[in-house]
Amino acid sequence: MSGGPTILHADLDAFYASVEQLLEPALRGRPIAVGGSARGGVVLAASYEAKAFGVSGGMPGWRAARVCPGLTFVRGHFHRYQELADRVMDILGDLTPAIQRISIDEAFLDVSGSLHLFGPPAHIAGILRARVRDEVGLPISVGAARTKHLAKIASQVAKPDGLVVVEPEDEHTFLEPLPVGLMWGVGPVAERRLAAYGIHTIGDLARTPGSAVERVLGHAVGQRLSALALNDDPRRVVTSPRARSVGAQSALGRRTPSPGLVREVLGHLAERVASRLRAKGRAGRTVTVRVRFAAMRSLTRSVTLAEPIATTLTLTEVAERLAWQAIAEGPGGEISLLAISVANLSSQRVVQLELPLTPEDPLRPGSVTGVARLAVDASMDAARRRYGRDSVGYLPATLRHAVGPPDAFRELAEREL
DNA sequence: TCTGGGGTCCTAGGACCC
DNA sequence: TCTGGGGTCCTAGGACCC
Repeated sequence: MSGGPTILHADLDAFYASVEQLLEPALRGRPIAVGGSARGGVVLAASYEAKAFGVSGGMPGWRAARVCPGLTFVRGHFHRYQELADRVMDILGDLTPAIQRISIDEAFLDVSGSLHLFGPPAHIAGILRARVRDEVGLPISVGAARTKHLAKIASQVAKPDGLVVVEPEDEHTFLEPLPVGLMWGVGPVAERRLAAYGIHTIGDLARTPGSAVERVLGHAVGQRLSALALNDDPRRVVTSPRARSVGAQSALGRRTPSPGLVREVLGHLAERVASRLRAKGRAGRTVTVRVRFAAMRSLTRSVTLAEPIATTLTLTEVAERLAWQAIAEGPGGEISLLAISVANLSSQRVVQLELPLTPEDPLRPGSVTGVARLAVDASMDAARRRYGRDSVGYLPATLRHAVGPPDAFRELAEREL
């Protein structure tokens, strides 16, 4: 281990929006929003010109149009995002093999083993930024420091299109005046709670006894944040672990929960989730369904099965039972979202799924029903591989394209199983 | 004019076991 | 007789991140 700022955090600036401006020069220098429209939907990403007006990701389109009158809404080129981000990651991989990709557009790098090849961290960061700009055409900000937490904060401070290197002797002065909201793990709720105690900066937090912070934020969060504020961050750069859950959800607008609607939507979601599981040879025991009602109030219901499942129809049936439980116990009225998640994952060889156990129970993966269902799934998976994801499915064609953002966007957010 | 979709981790109570 | 304590799993909810 080196004592220098050998951890880099590289973060593409306003990634989706920057890609759109790269692809369409007429959009450069202008406030744009990817996704949504002035009439509805949500903004997925905003260019820096739009952010200057207060537009941000997750904001409803109508509000974005109001705060930024000159805003241009563009449809996303979702397949290009993955391709361009992968090219950036390849460049990072040329600088060190020790990369931890956090999401489509950001990654940690440990360059301690690359110093003899490329020079000091600041120089490596310079190479990184220049290559991404020259070879891909995108702006990327980099923070370099001795720990991941510091590097991540440094990259946020460096934005847009900048580089901040925190030398070990400057760490305290660097952290002291920054707002607590910049820390990883401090969201709106924690920020508000801390503010109520007069804690606004990371320096304030560092001066507050750990026991007091734990009382305000709870044991785990308080302990972690206290340590980070005191600049104690032992985390290493590691290759990303396997996913612990797989899920899918669909916003519905406002719909009366009829049996037909619930079955159709859950069938669609179950198919997305189960086919991803099967593609990776995984299965899960715990099924969770979330139902959102009016006013964003939601209920979850879950069940843990005796055996892991990865079959579309079985998952649909389990999810239906849970959804009706939640609907029955909810506030009544219309529903606005359905979600399925499968956790407690294990690796599942197909041959195990086909072992006959108790033929009468379709929840048993090896049952006669289970084998038949697995065969149906296998042929659907094959057709999908050949003809594309939308070529076959349980969902009626009338509903398939009616709700939500394009599937290409969903795929971007999927984690490696 | 009303809010997307993919995840991780923590807490707290209860069941159950030894 | 009237009661300990630890560990693990399950369920529901919630904060947070990209």
